[in-house]
Amino acid sequence: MDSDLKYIALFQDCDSTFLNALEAQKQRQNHKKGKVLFIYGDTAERFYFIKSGWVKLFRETLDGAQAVIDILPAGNFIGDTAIFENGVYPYSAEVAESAEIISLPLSNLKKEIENNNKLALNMLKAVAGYRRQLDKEIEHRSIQNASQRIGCFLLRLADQSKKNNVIIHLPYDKALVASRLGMQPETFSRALAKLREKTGICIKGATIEMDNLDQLVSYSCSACTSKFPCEDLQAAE
Amino acid sequence: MDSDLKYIALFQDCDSTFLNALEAQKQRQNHKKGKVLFIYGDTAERFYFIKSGWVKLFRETLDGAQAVIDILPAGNFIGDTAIFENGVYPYSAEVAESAEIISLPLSNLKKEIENNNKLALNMLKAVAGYRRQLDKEIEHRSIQNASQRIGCFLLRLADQSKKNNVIIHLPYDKALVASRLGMQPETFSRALAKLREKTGICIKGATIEMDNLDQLVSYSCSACTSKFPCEDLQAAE
DNA sequence: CGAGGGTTTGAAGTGCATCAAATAGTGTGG
DNA sequence: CCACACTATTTGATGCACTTCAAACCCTCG
Repeated sequence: MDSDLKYIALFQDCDSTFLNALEAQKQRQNHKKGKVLFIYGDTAERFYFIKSGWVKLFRETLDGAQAVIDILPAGNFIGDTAIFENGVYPYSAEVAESAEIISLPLSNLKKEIENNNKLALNMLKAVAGYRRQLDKEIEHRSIQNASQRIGCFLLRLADQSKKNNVIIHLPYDKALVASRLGMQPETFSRALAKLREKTGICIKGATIEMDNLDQLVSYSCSACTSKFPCEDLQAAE
Repeated sequence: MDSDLKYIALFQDCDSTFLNALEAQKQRQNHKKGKVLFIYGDTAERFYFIKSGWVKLFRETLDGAQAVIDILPAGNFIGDTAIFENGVYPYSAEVAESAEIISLPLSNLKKEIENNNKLALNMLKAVAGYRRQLDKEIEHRSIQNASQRIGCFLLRLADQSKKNNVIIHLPYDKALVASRLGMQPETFSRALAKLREKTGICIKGATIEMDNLDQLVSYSCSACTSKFPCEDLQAAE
């Protein structure tokens, strides 16, 4: 089975009765860039799982300005929290980079979390993690400048196993990266050039070579409240 | 009983065994402005409930810059999500305006949510709401200017039952409001003056009279993705 | 009344946005 | 495989919003 629900972390502790019912209602689709999954304020019937690709979450003002909330990679759920929002999607979602999307009925999820405590806890853990990610985002936008935010973004793309000669590829358009980081495309372009001057990274189109991560870390992470491999908080001993 | 746990929304569906155990471990304290409840990264033994007053959540960089995450009023829990952060507080907390704080052991909560589905769901709902609040915050900071953010803040303070002659009192220092809104105190002062010019509000120290809410709404909410009484999302019919 | 913190005002600087135009990159049909 | 059209990205010039540093003012409270 190419997309078995039981391998998804959220459903780890669900029994087969639930999973089979869900499976029966599952839809799997390949979407190209630009495909709108749902619109802010729509009545939410289904929620989505990103199997591959990237999805942009955003909202728009009346005069067309767009606020990008996040751009999510594979492994994330979208629209699941509509359960707690009067059954209405709290943002719009659009495919940012060709994606394989699984859609599932919200009603099943809603019913199941009311009975399956393990599922509720898994979801609680996921939402708590997401909340933390967002409050970090607020922090970044208030104390890091444009170049530092880009550096931080690159560091998060680079899996921190290697220290040197890390090569990464921007996962989506530079203009989208810019909006993800809360800046204009022009600012992104200039700030990336500034980052190159400051840290010696090498930019070839969407490919970026980072010879010396330490330099990037000391430039970007100095204006941040957590130390470098910043993903997980460890208990102080 | 002056501070009965069973009247707190989160514990609505908890049985008395749990509540009594919790009650036995409860501590109630009156703290003055400036009192630090806990520090980012500390091992989390207890979580806190704000019975009255205001509490500032923040983190600091090595060079002393402070990122204010939020400033919470009565009715909120603090530090509860440390459960999902390896038992470590994900932010520091300091009393912003004299507060009555109840502290409770995290271990009890942790154990109980693993068995009590209703409690887990209540908590899930709260965290999901909080997440939504944060993503709105990101939106505000990216598309509203300083004056509009202040206007939005004032509107949220004013309970929207009345349309005219609303009088509010800033709940904490202007400098703190500024940091809550992601700006400098000087910018706050100037932006508030600009807001007065644009909307005809009347400012006397920390007291603000708003004769005509509509004017404030049309000034502030035009650069926002949700319509005015913006707290709750309603299902489209 | 005077000390000290909170708040406002002034002057100057900085970073990012904006508008406009040039350049690079990508896909298409001939 | 090349020329064209179209989009993505960069570069330039300028403006504005917010910050910064400094000083004045105000308010409260001993």
